[in-house]
Amino acid sequence: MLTLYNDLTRAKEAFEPLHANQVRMYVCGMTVYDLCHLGHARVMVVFDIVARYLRAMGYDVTYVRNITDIDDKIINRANERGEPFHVLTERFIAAMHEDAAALGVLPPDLEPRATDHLPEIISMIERLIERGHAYVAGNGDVYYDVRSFADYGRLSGKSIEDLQAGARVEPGDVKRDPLDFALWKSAKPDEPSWESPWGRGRPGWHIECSAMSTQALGDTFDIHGGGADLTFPHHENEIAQSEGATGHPFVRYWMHNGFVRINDEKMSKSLGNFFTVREILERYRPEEVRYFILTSQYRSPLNYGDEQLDNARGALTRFYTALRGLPTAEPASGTNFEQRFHAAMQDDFNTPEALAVLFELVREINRVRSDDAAGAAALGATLRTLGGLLGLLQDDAEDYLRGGGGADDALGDDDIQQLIDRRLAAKQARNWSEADAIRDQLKDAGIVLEDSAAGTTWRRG
RNA sequence: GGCCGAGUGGCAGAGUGGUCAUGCAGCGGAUUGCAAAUCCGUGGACAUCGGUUCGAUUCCGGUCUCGGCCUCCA
Repeated sequence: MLTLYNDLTRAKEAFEPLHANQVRMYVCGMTVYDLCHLGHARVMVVFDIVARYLRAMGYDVTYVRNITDIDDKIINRANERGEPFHVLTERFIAAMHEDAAALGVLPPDLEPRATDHLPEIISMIERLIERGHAYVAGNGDVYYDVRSFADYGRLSGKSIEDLQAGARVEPGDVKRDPLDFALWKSAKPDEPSWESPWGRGRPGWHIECSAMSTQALGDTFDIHGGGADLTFPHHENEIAQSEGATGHPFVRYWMHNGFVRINDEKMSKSLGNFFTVREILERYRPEEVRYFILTSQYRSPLNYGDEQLDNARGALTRFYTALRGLPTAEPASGTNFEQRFHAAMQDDFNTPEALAVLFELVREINRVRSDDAAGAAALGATLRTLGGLLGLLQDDAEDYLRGGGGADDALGDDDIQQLIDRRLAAKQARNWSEADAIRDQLKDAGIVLEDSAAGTTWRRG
C-alpha cells in the first residue's frame, strides 16, 4: 500500500485513486524563458519517479506536465533579445527536453502549453464570472474575487486576514481587494495578445493550469505536484479557480518537492545562485546527477555541492562494480531486499531508504559472488530491476566504469590494453618496479587497475 | 510581524519510545608482490532546557539557531 504525504491535510495518507487502477497526475512544469536549473531538474526527476513507480505498481497513469509559454518574464526576455516570444520559448522548450532526456526523465503523457489552450482558458474565466467568482475591471483585466471562495487559503494554511496584513497595494490598482489575482490581463501595446470577450489580452499565470489540468484530467483528479514555492499563491489560486468554475473538488493529493539549496539558501533565479543542468553536466554524468537528487527524500531540502556530487560518483562506481561481470539472470526470489525496497518507496517515496537497501544488496552480491556465481547473478538482476524503478543502473557495467567521470581521454582503450599487457609481462618476470611504473602511468591518466584471479580490469575513476 | 518546516556521528542522509540505518571518510584485520577492488570488525550522534514515561534522539511545551512562504520563482 502506498502512503503519500498530502499537503492539503499535512499528513501521510493511504493513496487511493479516484478510479481504481487509474492515476491522473498533473505537475507544474517550467516557464520557458531560460535554461533549466537544478531546481527544475529536481521536479522533473522526482515526479518521474512517482510516475514510474505508480506504473510499476500496476496503475494506468496519465501524467501531465505543462509548459508555461506566455507570461511577463517571457515577454521581457523576448524584448531584451529582440525576438518574437514564441521563438524564444521554442528554443528553451527544446533545451528543456534535452536536459530531461539526459537525466533519464521519461516524457510525460501530455505536455500542454498555455498558448494552445486559449479557448479553454477563456471559457473557464467566463464560467467564473457567471458563477460570481470573477469580475471585469475597468481596464479590461479580469480578476478573481478571492473573498467569494470560502476555502481560500486552505492549502497554504493562510487566512485571508493574515494575507491581507502583508498584501501589497499598487497605486491605481483596479482590484477590489489587494488579494484578488488576474485571470486575464488586457494587452499593452506591442504585447502578444489574443481575442477575448474582454478585449485583446493574455491569460494570467494561474488560470492556464486550472484550464489545462481540468481539460486533460477532468474536474477532479488524483495528484497535483510541483515545487514547494508554488504552494502559495499558484496552487492556492488553482484550487479557487477550478473549484469555483466546476463546483467539484479539484485535487485529492497535493505533493510539493523541497528546494535545492546552496550554502543553506534556496537556489533560485532571483537570488542568482543557480546552476543550470548543462553546467553541471559538463562536470558530472547524468546518472550521477540523478542519483544525487534521489539521495534526499523529495520533501527535504537537497544541498548542492561538489562533495555531494562526488559522493554520488563513488556510490555509482560501487553499484556498477558489483554488477560488473555478472551474467544475465532472473532476479533472485526469496530475499527480503525487494520487499524492503518497496516498503521504503511506498512510504512517501523514501528514496534514501530505498537506496540504502540497494547498498545492502550490493554487499550481499560481493559476499556471495566468489562461491555462488548463480546466486550473485540473480541478486545482480534484482539490483538492476530495483535500480530501474529509480531510473538508475541500466547501463552496461563495464561500459559505465570505463566511461569514467569526466577524465580526459588521452588514452584510448587499445592503448590502455597494451599497457596492461606490458605490465602483465613485467609482473610475470617479477619486475615489480616496471609493473608499478606502468600502473602509476595509467593512474596519472585517470585509469585505475584492479587485479583479480580472473585477470586485470580497469576503470576510469 | 503572520504562517509553515527543520536542527542526527568528520560529511551526506534515513529512521525509531527500550537491539542495526545506509554511503563516503577514519581505525584494525583478511586478501594482494605492493596496490586497487572486495569482505570482516570497529569508534563516533541525535541543538538546548523542562515535562510525560519504568525508559525519549523519538511524544508534549519553552528557548536558541537555520530555511521557506507571505511578491515572480521548481
